[in-house]
Amino acid sequence: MARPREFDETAVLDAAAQQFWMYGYEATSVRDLAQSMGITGASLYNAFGDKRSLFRRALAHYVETSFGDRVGRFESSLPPRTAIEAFFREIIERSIQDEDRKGCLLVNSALEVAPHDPDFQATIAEVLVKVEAFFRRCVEAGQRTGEIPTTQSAEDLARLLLGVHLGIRVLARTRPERALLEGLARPALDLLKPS
Amino acid sequence: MARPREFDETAVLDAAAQQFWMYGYEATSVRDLAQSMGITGASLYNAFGDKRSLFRRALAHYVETSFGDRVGRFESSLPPRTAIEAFFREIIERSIQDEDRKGCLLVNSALEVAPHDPDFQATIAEVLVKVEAFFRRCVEAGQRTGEIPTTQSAEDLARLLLGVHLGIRVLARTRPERALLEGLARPALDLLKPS
DNA sequence: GCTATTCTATAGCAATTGATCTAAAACGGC
DNA sequence: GCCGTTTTAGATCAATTGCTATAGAATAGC
Repeated sequence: MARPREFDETAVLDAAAQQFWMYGYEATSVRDLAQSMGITGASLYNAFGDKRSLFRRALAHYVETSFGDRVGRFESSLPPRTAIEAFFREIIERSIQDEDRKGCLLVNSALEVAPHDPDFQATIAEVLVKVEAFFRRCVEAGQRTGEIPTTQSAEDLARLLLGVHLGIRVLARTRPERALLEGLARPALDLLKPS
Repeated sequence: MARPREFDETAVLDAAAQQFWMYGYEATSVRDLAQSMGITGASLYNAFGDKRSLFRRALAHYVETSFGDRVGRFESSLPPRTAIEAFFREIIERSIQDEDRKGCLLVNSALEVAPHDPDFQATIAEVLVKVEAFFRRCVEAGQRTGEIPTTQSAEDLARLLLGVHLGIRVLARTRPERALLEGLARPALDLLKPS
């Protein structure tokens, strides 16, 4: 029918997410985006509508390839408690190696975008519920097999792990010190071990 | 010598902090600031230099009246573990009652401003160290009197509490639900009780 | 009352913002 | 090869950004 698009949508979404991730929503200009995506402003607006819509797409893309992928890799192939430990180990490792201190786009957005935008608020809250649900499934499975104690409810333990996870993401942007992040996670992870 | 200033510096800093707190650094314009502070743009620049310097002052003012005040009230008058519990109770209570979901200006700034600005990075990291130190003093005091178990080191427990605190601040901006925030803190606080 | 100094107010600066318009280029179906 | 559609590219829009210049108002010291 007509001229086909010249760019790969996944690739340009990746580039857009990278920009938003690095500088935040407000501080990223449409020109920055277009340049890093390798397309012109007109093409950007043509393909994605406006800056907000592009951000929505980029965030969804990020969540899928970041959190979704991680859960997929760990939950199916590791014992529950090990999956949780692997989850935290990977996040801490990446946080320390990330020289740009970008943190996590989802967490960054939860603070910068969500509070002012009911639409993003719902979207981001949904993902955080999914993170919590992942922890909860692991804890419940571990409690059933007996490798995680039942002293605390699975509900509260999942909430704690969610909170510790968010805390790590915040600290990683200002104090990405291995001893700090690992020391932070240690007491929480020890809570999952049989006494 | 000359004409004296017509505004109260503390009052206008309060107003400025409120704006930055509500909308973040980037999304707050100098005009917004001037209007909410009740002064003109020229006066603002005359008195505070530029937007960045004003933000620095407003943030320092916020930390002093917010975190500093809280620590002062609790640490001197309460037993160590009770002080920690009171600290979390107050933060959770304020988070739930805050209809604007402003969260904490320091934490917001740790994600929005610190990563791109070495100067703020150092300042904010310093405050986070002070929060950690407050928790650590409490834990160590509690461990000496025996009201807090020594199963985990005071160092790690303080780190955990710092992380849980930051996690609450993040969650409060997107999911300010009492059951979630209290459930998050519960296992961490229980870790401080003698078994 | 005068002067020197510092405040305030208005207007305006250049630069950047998100977004659009026009026109040329590229493709698929016939 | 041609037509209709959709992509591109570059220029440009009005609005807003952080900031400043200029002028007038108010005060303390003499």
